[in-house]
Amino acid sequence: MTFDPIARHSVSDQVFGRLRDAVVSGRYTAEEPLPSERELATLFGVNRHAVREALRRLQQLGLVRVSQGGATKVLDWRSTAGLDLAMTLAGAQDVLPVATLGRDVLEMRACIGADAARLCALRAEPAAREAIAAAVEAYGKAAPDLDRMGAADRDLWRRIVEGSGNIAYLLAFNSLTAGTLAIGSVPAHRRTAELLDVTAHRNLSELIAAGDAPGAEAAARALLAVPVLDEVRSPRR
Amino acid sequence: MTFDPIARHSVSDQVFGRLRDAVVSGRYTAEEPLPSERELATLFGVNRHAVREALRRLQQLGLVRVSQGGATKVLDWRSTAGLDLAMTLAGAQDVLPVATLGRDVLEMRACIGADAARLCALRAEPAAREAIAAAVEAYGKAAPDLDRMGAADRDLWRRIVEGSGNIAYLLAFNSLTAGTLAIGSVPAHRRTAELLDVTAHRNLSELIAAGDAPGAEAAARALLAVPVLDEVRSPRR
DNA sequence: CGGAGCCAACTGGTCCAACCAGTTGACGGG
DNA sequence: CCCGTCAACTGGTTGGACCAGTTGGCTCCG
Repeated sequence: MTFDPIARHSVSDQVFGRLRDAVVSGRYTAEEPLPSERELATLFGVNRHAVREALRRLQQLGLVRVSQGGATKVLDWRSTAGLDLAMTLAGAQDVLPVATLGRDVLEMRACIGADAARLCALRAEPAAREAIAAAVEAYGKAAPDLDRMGAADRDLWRRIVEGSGNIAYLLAFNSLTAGTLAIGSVPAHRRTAELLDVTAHRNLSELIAAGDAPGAEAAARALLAVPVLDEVRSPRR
Repeated sequence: MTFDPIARHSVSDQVFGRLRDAVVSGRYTAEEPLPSERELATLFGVNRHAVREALRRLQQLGLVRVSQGGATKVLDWRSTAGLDLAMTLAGAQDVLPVATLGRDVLEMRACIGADAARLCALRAEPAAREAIAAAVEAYGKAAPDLDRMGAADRDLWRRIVEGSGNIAYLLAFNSLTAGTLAIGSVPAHRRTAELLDVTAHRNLSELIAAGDAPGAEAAARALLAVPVLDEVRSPRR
């Protein structure tokens, strides 16, 4: 039995979480004004600065638009929020009016992973290719411990994405893997088959090392293919 | 001649920008502590609260890790920052130690656009398909005004991504198009050929309407292909 | 001399209170 | 009826005080 560190949420973190959930869940319609900072402060029973810090974060996520003198307006997050919004929605899936987020993340992972493998085979430096080979090696040695294999798998993919030389892919990879959401929280059994396939991973690494771009792309696509059998749903639904 | 609204940056915005540039440009190494909030406040000549708001935003971007009692540490943004970081790097490309960001964004756009078109052809609702057809229509009517065509093009792609039913793609699309960076700031001549190809757009729309997933994917991929001739560079380099 | 414990001096977190600076809308005079 | 004025909002900024957790040196005991 291991103990996870106790999560300590500061006041402004909690305010942020509440407001984020309220906005994402659709409690406010687009362009609807949020209560004033002073009002929110009294409602939550906290200081106005805490509310302000939370609002700044919401603003940066693209959930609200604040303007001096005028009220803070709620935005339509479907058209203004960035991918990092998914990062912050860790345990808040109850609120999200979207049941397919898990599947969506897997689809995006497959799409980007395949193209990253292609680009990596195309233009990775020799050092990067060696790093990938080493990562595959470590991955093989981690078997059959699923936790360690998962970590090694993430590490391997990170190196592939790095090897692609595409910063946007790298940042998107971070967005997808960060947060408890994303790949980590996907039911383990769905990824078991993928994780146990050491041979396929080794094959992918060799294709990249050989510079076979189409082959690497195909191998990555096969490895990351999203199962279509059961829907991915929040466990608490 | 049109006048753009004057950008008014609040104090905490400017502090945020300075600190973000400092971190992203590599002035601090990973795990290196940032000056204390009080120190930064005196350095910038602003109140501590403004510094705090800026730091919270940096924290959310994944650029720093703050912990009560301990110093605020700088993180390695290449492994912790999300895709939204690209959004905020609008005019700050001078600082970024990455010359390929423009190309990278285009590559990612092509990758996601193609898969979104595929999924859209696969599972979009009839209403969504009609919306796409209407968007193509509006796009055709916007010719030959490049600005209007660009806007109509973005609108069309938004509807395609929406039709794919993949929230992650939608958020990533927002991240890629938001900010002055991204597609908007790519030198116009690189996109002219793509924008003028009304026939290809119409073709893509029809493939989606017909539910031809492989065809739609191929058409989208051809339309969004990244030219390999010249490197995309920041204009000021 | 080595180690355990304490404590001062940091760090960030929160609060209060006041004032500045824009926006909005109602109200009154032309 | 229109237009300027102005009060009553909104967010933006400041100063200062105190709470809370971390860190590292320093003392004291073994």
